[in-house]
Amino acid sequence: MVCGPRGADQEITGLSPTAVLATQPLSRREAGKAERRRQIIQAARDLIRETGNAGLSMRGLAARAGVSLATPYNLFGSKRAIVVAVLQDVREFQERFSTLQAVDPLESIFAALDLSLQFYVGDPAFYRTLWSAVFDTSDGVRGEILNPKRDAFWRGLVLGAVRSGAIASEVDPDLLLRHLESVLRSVMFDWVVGEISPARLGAMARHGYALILLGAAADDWRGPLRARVLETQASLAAPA
Amino acid sequence: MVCGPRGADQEITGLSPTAVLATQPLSRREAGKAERRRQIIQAARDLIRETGNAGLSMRGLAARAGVSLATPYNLFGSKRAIVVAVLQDVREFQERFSTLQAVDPLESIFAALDLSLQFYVGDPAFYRTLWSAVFDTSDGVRGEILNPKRDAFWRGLVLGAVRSGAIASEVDPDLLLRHLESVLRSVMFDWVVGEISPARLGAMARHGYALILLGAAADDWRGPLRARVLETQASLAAPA
DNA sequence: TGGGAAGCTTGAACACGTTCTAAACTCCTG
DNA sequence: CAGGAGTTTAGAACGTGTTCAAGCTTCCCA
Repeated sequence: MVCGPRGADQEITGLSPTAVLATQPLSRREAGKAERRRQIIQAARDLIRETGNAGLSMRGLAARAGVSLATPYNLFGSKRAIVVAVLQDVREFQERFSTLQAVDPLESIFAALDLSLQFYVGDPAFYRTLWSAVFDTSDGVRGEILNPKRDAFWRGLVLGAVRSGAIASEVDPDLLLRHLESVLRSVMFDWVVGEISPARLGAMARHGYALILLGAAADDWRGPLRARVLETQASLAAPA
Repeated sequence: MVCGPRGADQEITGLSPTAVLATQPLSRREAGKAERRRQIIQAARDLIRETGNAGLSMRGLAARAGVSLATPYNLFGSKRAIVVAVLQDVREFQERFSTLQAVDPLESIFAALDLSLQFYVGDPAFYRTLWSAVFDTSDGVRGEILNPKRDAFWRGLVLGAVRSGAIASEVDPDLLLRHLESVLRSVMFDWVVGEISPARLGAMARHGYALILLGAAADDWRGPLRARVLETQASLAAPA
């Protein structure tokens, strides 16, 4: 059996600290706990930024956060849970994404993809560590790995494409979304293990998105998608 | 820097022991080494089969293989490299796959997919451990994770589909293959972390394959593929 | 056929994630 | 304010993957 934190607060495990703070009265004891949680996440983020995953030891983290070694285990349960908490706490996406507006519903999917990838490769040391945690299979800390708001955003994009008639109505949008995500995951995995350059990463992801969307597209929209497949294919052909 | 084994035999690292044995003269020292390598892989396979990854400790493995703790590190470099070696050593695929022959080139791709999945879910304790190693990002042991023969087999299937005209000639077969593999990887990942039942696993993979192939298909072949997409979609609709 | 040199094995050791115990501390309740 | 419940703390300890210095075995060349 995989165990969560040992305290009495399992129900809020994994929520970002601000979300906890937002939920009202919060006895003084709980407030102290939330504060410690915040310190730990903060220290973890700093350590990852400075040294990557290699420099993130539980002893060092505890020292940096000003708590004892056992405390992070009481509050989060495991090292991985802490990294996941850091991942969930990244909410800059929301702001960036809110500014993107495209007339073409398919265009906005590709724009969001580009934005995401720019985000990740723009801070490699940081996001390599975070994505490594995503691919970690060692324990059962999985629920809500990716920001729920972020998921909702993507789902909105796909549903928009369906509504606009770009995607055939017979295709299940959630399955389509899932396959798109699997392309992203796959590409990010290659990036994490260093098997793909940032340049190819973008082209590869776009190619996969275009191919899957082409499979799901309504007839009228197949032309531009096919063009996009060929275009990304060409950009991938140059460097062997 | 990630280091491989420290000995002078980096060039044969990762090759299966039988492949090493096949390369002739083999001084007495090399023979002993190959023998030890074989014993270690054998012991690892047995331990994984008996207890899963949890029971596979380096000390236990060394004891079982009748060598000292440091020896596996000298011969393989890391624990992960040993699991990868076990993975490469599984060559039953070849035999099973050689028996599959379908007239329809797309049909044979789906048949191969089913065969693969049956293989994995048929021995969950074993293959969950092995696939976990595939998703492990902790070190740089990556080259040729999957059996090269297996890759060649899949590539042959895709190229066959292209030659037969089922796949549009403008689509790059290698990119197509890669996206198909990313669907498989993604689905296997969900299986490893326990987020998908064996039943849904197959349907999900087929759906992804069908969608991608539909995107890449020549016009004449889009009908049956679209039917397959809808069919797998229906089978996924039942259990929420 | 010896002797030097390489390479391998070995047991000890390190750093890590994680858990445990007991003591100290902090907060809530009456 | 007193008591008691709930948490953090320090410290030690366990098992893990991995590495190191030292000794032993095997090879190769004179």
